[in-house]
Amino acid sequence: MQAMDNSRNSKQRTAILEILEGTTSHPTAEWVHQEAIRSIPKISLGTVYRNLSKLAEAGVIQRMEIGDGIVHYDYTTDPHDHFYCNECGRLYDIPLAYDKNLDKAANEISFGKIDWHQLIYHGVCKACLK
Amino acid sequence: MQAMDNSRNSKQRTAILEILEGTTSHPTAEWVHQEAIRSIPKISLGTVYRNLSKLAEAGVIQRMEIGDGIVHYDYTTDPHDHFYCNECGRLYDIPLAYDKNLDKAANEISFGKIDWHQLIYHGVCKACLK
DNA sequence: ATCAGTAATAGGAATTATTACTATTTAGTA
DNA sequence: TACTAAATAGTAATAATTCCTATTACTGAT
Repeated sequence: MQAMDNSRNSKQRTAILEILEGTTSHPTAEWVHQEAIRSIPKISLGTVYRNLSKLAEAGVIQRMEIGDGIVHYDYTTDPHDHFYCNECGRLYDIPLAYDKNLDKAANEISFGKIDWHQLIYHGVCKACLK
Repeated sequence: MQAMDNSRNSKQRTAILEILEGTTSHPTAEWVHQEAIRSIPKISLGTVYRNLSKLAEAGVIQRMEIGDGIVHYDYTTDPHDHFYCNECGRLYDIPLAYDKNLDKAANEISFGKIDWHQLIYHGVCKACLK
């Protein structure tokens, strides 16, 4: 687990980060809060929001809007693509390599300085197809 | 302008669609409402929200969340990629061809049925670089 | 043209996600 | 162990969006 510099490490922040680290789903603040309550019953929702924001700003986790109107968070070191099922609303990591060539190609048309891209596939997942 | 089937075409809905058609920006409901007021002073914000939702559901326009916490809409016939400037928050259409091969490749790993993808490049736009 | 039925609207209330505020607690340091 | 800034809990406030209801306006069949 990667901690933040220039800040204290409260047990709340540690717990939040561990929760994110321990799931492959892309949880919302609400979900993280529910999980966190199990180990720290009095942890407040505001604390969860504040920490998720700070951790995202520090680059330790990633903030993402996927289309359902709620902010999701993802614990990642590497960039990767996602698959959103518009039947059940689940968001999956997708085992496809992040393609740096896309960024390179996009930079060549000189619209500005492109750092990275976000690629979300949309469709219906296996579980929902049956 | 492409209208909706199976529904009436009120002057409000027509105006909203024309506004979207007449801009290359990717407006929010609030912005569309401000514009619409110029021709229909008493148009309500709720009407704008309702119509934008319906039009998006019907596939006439596209609903998009780009990362700023507000829903944006885009009048498009063709799918295309976007460029988000995280300095000024502007969202640009980017002159790169939509790559159907990405969908094809993604379908091959059989995670489900993938219909399309959303590709947003992130960086700093030309205007903000200076 | 008139009428009935239904879709859409205006206006405002309600909901949901998120942020801000404040008194109190706590982690890190000397 | 005591100090101090950072973090927290709890709650109030805000912002975006949806819901509700009475009214209006199409539509199409008589």
